[in-house]
Amino acid sequence: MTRGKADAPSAARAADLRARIDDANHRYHVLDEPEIPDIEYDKLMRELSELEATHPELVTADSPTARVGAAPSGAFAPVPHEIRMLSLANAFTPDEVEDFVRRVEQRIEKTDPVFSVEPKFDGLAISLRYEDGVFVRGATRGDGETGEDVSANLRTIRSIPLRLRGTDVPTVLEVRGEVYMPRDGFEKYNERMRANGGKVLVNPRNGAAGSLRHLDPRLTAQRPLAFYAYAVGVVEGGALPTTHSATLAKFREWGVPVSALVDTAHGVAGCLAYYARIGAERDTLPFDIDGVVYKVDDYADQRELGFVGRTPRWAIAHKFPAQEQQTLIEAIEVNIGRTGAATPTARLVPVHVGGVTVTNATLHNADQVARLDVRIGDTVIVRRAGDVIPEVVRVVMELRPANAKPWTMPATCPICGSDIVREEGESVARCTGELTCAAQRVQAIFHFASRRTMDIDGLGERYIEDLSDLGYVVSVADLYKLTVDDLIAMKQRADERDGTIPETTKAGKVATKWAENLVEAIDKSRRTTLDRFLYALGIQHVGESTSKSLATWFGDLALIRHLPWPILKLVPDIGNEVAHAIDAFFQQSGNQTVIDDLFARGVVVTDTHPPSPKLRAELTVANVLAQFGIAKVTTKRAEQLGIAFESLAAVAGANADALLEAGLPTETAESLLTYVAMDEGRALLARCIDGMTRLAEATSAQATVETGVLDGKTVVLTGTLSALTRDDAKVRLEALGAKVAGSVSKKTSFVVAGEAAGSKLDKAQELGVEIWDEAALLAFLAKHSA
DNA sequence: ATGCCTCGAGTTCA
DNA sequence: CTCGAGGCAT
Repeated sequence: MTRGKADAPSAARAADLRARIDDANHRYHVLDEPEIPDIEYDKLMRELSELEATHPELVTADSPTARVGAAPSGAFAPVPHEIRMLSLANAFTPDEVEDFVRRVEQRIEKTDPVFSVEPKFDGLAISLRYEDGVFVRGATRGDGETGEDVSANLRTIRSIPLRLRGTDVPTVLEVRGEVYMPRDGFEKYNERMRANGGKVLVNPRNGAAGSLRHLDPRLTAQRPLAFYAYAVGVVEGGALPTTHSATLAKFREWGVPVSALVDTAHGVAGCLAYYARIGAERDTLPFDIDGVVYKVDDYADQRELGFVGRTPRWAIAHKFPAQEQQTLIEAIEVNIGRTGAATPTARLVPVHVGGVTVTNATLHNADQVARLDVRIGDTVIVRRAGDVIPEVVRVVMELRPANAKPWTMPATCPICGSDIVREEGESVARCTGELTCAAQRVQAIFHFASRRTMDIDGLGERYIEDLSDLGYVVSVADLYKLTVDDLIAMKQRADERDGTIPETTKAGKVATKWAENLVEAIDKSRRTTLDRFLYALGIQHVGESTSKSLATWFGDLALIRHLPWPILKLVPDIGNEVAHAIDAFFQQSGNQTVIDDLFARGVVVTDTHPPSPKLRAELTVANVLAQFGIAKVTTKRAEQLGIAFESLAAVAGANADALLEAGLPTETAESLLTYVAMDEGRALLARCIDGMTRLAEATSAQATVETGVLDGKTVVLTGTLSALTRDDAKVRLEALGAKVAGSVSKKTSFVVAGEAAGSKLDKAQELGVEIWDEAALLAFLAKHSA
C-alpha cells in the first residue's frame, strides 16, 4: 500500500467525491428528491474509501466514509446536556388539548395562538452538536440532564449531516430530534435477518433504540436508521429566528432533515384538525408515530410560559389511542415493595401489544381488582398505557369460565408470612413484616444501592437477593464489610443452590473479576452527599426532593437524626405526615445503629454544612410551638408566647400566672399546662428544646467556621466548560461562598470563560472585570476545595 | 372543606 | 409512566 504523501490529483478527487456524496445525501434525505441511483452512489463511496485507504492522510472527520462505522470504542461516555432535553405532557382527548390551549392563551394573553405542529416520532430522542458547522458529538436523551455519547453510531446514519451547509450556521449548534427506523427499512432488515438466520427486531422503535446502543458502530451501520430534527439546544455565535417553525425551516436550509409533515396551526381548531389529518395518514406513513405534538411557535411566548417541573407549559403531545389486545389471566400474584406495599400483579399469557410482548400487568391494588372484577382465568383487554406500561382495561365477561372465583388480597405475606394489613382510608395493603420480611429487606437494599442513591454500580436485584438469602447481608451496613472472598463464596453457594454447573477455571477468573469490581464499586459509593444518603435510607415519604430539602435546611445528619417532628415541620413541603415519618424512623434504635455502622465502615457524607439561614429565620419559639397542635394554642397564641418567653424551656416551665401575664386566655393557658403535664407532651417539648439547642450550636459555629474563600464574591460562568458541567462548577463555587450570577455587571468579581464564550465575555472585558479561563478555575477549585 | 400541584412509590420490557 | 396522597392556598 502506498503510504506516501498524497498527490494533488488524489486530494482533489477525494474532495470532489465527498462533495458529490454529500450532495446526494442531502437531496435524498433532506429534499426528498433522489437524483443519482443507489448503484451510482455506492460506486462513489467505494472509490472514496479506496482512495482514503491508500492515502490515510486524506481522511477527514466529516468524511462520508466515516458512516460505515468505526471500530468498537468501549462504553458510552456520559454527556451532560447544558440545556435539558425535555419530556412532554400528554393529552389523549380533545378536552385535554382544549385545556392546554386555554392555559396557554391565559398566560400569554393571546387568542388562537400559532402552534408549530409536528408528528411525534416513535424512536429515540437525541441531541447533535455542531461546531463550526461540523458534527462533533451526538448523545442520547438519557434522563434529560445527562445522556450517553453515541457519536460513532450516529455518524453511520446517512440522514444526519456530518457538515452543515450555508454561511450563517452558528458556531455552536445543538440540533435535537428523533432517530427512528423507517418501516420499509425495518421490514427489509428483518427479511434479511430471517433469510440468514439472524435475530429479527421486535419493532422499529426498539430497533432504533437498540441500534444506537451497539458498542460496535459497524453493526449500527447495517441498521436502516434515519433522523428528523424537531428542536434546538445550545446556540452560540449565531442567531436563530424568533419562532420555532422558522427555526425548522432554517434547519432545512442548513441541510438538517425536518419532516415534511410539520406545519403550523392556529388555536384549538387548527391543532385538532392537524391531529385528524395526521391520524388519517398514520397507517400509510413510512415511519411509526404515536401522536402529534403542538408547540407554541413564538419563542418569546415559550419563555413566558416556562416550565412545570420537567415539562414545558408551551408544548403538549397529543397521543393516538393506545393499542389494545386480548389475552388470558393465568394467575394473580402479590408483589411486596420496599415499604411493604402488597401489589397484585396479573400474570398473562404472553401477547403482543404495541410491538412488545407483555406477560405481566400491574393491577395496582385490591380496589382496582375489585373495580375491574378481574379473576384468574378471565380473558382481558390489555393496553399499553401512556407509552410503555401495560394495563388491564377490562374483562371480557362473555369469556369468563363458570368457576372463576373473585380474587382477594391474601391475609398474610407470601414471602414472610406476616399479616397483610390495610389501613383505614388507604388504598394499599402492606406486609407488616418490615425488615423481618426478606422481600422488603431486598427492596430496601436495592433502593439503597440504586443509581439515584448510593449508586453502587453492578449491584442488581438478583445479587442482592442472593446476598440476603444466603445471610451475607442483613442490613445495608453489611454491604460495606463484604470482601472479594465473601462474594466469591456467595456466588459459589448460589450456583450450587440453583444447580448451576460449577465454574471452570476460566469462568472462575471471571467471577473473581466480578467480585473485585463489585467491591470496588461498593468502596466508591462510600463517599456520598447528604441528600443522596438521606434518600438512600428509604424513610417513608422521603424521596429525592424531600431529601434535598432536608439536606439544604439542616446540613448535617448529626442534627437531622435527633430532631423531633415539630422542628422538621418548619421545612416547606414537610407537613405532619412526612415529619412524623422521619421522626419515627430515627426513633427506631435499629435504624440509628445501621447509620452508626455505615459511618463506622467508612461511609462519608462529603457535603455536611451548617444549617441554612432560612432555617435560622424560621426557628423561633413561636414557630416551633405552633407546630405542636396543642388545643387552643393557635399561631397567634404561639406568637404571644414567643414574645413573652425567651426560650421553649421557659414556656415549658411557666406556671399559670406567667402564662396569663403573657396575655393568654385562661382556657389556652390551661390547655398548655395540661399538655406539659402529660408525659408525652413533656417528652416532646424536651426533645424540641434539645433540638433547638443543637441547631443553635451548629448555627453559631457557622459564624466562626464559615470562611469561604469566595465569601461575598459574585461569579459569572460563560461558554462551555469541558472538565465539568456548568451546574457542577456552580455548586463548587457556591460551596466556597461565592454567589453565581447569570449576567455580568460591575459588581461581578470575576468571569469564568469557557470555550466559545459569547457576549458575557465581551461585557466583562468592557467593564474591566477579571476573567478566568477554565484551567484557572480548576486550579483554584483544586486548591481550595476540601 | 376543597381543589391544585408536586412528590413518592411501584412497575414493564428489551 | 401512572396513581395516590401529602402539602398548601383559597
